[in-house]
Amino acid sequence: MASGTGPHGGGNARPTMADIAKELGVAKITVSRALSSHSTVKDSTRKLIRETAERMGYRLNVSARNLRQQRTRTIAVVIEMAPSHDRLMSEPYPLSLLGGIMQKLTGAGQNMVLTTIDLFAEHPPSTDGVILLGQGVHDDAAAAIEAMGLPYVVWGAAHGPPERIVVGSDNRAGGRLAADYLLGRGRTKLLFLGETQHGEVEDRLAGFEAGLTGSDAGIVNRIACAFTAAAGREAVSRLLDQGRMFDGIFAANDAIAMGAIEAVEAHGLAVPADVSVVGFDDSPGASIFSPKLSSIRQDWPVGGELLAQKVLDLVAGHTVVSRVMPVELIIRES
Amino acid sequence: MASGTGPHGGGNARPTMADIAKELGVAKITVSRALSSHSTVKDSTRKLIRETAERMGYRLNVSARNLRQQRTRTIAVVIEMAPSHDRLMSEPYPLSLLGGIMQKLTGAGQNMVLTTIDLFAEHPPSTDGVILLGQGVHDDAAAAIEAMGLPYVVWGAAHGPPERIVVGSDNRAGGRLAADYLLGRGRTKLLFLGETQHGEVEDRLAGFEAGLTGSDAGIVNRIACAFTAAAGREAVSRLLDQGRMFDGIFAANDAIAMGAIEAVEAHGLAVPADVSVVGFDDSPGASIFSPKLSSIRQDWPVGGELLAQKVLDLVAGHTVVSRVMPVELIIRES
DNA sequence: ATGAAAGCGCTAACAT
DNA sequence: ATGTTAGCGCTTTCAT
Repeated sequence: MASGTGPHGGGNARPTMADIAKELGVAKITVSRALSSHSTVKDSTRKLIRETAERMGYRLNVSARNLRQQRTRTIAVVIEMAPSHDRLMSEPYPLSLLGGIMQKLTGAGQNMVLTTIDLFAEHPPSTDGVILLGQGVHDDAAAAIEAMGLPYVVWGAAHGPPERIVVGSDNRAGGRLAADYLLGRGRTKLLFLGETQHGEVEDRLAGFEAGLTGSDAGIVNRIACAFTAAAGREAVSRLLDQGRMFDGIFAANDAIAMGAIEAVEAHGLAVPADVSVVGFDDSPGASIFSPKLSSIRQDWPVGGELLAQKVLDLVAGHTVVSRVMPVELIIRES
Repeated sequence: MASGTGPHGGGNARPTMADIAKELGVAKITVSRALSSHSTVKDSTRKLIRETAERMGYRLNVSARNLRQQRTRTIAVVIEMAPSHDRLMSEPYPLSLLGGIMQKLTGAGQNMVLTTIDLFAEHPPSTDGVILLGQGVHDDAAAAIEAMGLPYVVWGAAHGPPERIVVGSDNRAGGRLAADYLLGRGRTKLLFLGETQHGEVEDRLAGFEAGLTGSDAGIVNRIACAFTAAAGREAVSRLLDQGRMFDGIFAANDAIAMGAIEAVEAHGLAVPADVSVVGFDDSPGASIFSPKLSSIRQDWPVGGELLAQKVLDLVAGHTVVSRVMPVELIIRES
């Protein structure tokens, strides 16, 4: 290992701007200016300095610059816990949300540090702002971030203090669309599957209920249920074992919906013949599941871009407002 | 906006250790020691300093500490491009690989900055080491990282210089397992779908070919094909339109396999009755696709943990070796 | 167009 | 158990 210029560092200490300056007999500030193409530096000196820096293997010390400039060009993305394999596609927030954030940040020359709420509190990275994905039960996470005094924005439901900047989908409208879908199929005994401690799910249920008022349909059961296929399967299985009947299901996400469908079929019922099911997110699996899943689509990439844009605006000192994004009913077979 | 303690900072400049020290009439090094629970500080002073820091709203300036300590407790994870929505589950590398990395880094108190190769080169973040996901065509990415002189490890195939630390699955063995699977079903006219410019795919094909030698089966077509369902669908569709026949497919990942199956069925053939198909990755969609997809499983989370552990070991100056991880054939319906 | 001085906020090293 | 000094590497400010 570490033979010559292996995968490790060079071995010798890195040269600094002072080293380059000494080598060339100029002031280190001139080196700084030449390398950052900042001020008026004679073309010939700039060229000379750049070549010398290259030859000596110079690398900018980012920590030093960050300290001097009092900014880091870095935004923290805080998730509530590490994504794990058994949560299908890492629900509730998929990679495409991260992708949207990343695309916008990258385009603005900003780095993105991905961290959990615990790590962020314990070993805070150096960042100019924070994007928080999900506000946690009882607002814990948002409160913790708020306490750090950094500009921040949140993905989720707008249940917090009004000055908090939130980007999220119109979950109430999504719930209403789900109600329309099931009502349109003549379903009357409905099941809601989802954890309403989760603000977004709470809104979905509220919209769902609102969409049912005035109809002859009603919710026969509300089951708290994690964002996984296993949880959906188990919840529905238990109900059917107890002889409870229903003919429509609104699941808080697609994974739950898939699990629910499996349980329904395992009990000898058919989807959509006996039970109609609508999920949420229109995740990649929805269109390849059998039956193809009807779902409420959220536009994750755009949501991510909005989050990134807004936190950058906050960092720049601009005025920023919250944003509710439209959702869309995708009708398939279920 | 910015009214009182809104989502923005406090307003006034942040207090520093010097401010706390002045307030209490102690030296700032004592404040430093008290807050980092480092050296021997009297319990009463520690308590006093902590309370004062809390009261004054003190936050550690991480850039300053990073500069002073010459380390950042941060590892960069470099991906070749931003994840996008049309690449199903963001192939070729899924979130669960990131999850494994994150879990290990988080546990070690390290932050993780996620970046693309371009951004990393243009605005290097301050990091102690690098995890590179994929080596890029012609090793471009690995070479760029190498030039930065930071400790780094790579996910992928071990096709680079021998001193490079690589963690990856045993793609050759995976290819052999795929051959076994198709041979065991009596298939003889085989199709390979995948981009062999990609080192891992190259190994999968090599193993596949090795597994076929001595049998009466052979590869009738090798189609270069991106890691998407659309690419798989199009490739197979074109072949069938041309009247080319085959009875077995090995696809470089599951998305390709699903697209291929859709094309096969669209042409009036059945899977697995007429054509057997085996994919790679055992991605979450494989088990919900219809027919359920047989696939070669990689253990992404463990791979991620290994990558993180190895880069941390490198940073710590320890000796580190490459690692090839076993793969497993998951037999389902296809 | 270039330079000199100063200092960002923190902690290692060496006192006391 | 606490303090003094110095300096990490860079860029801002004010000369020249």
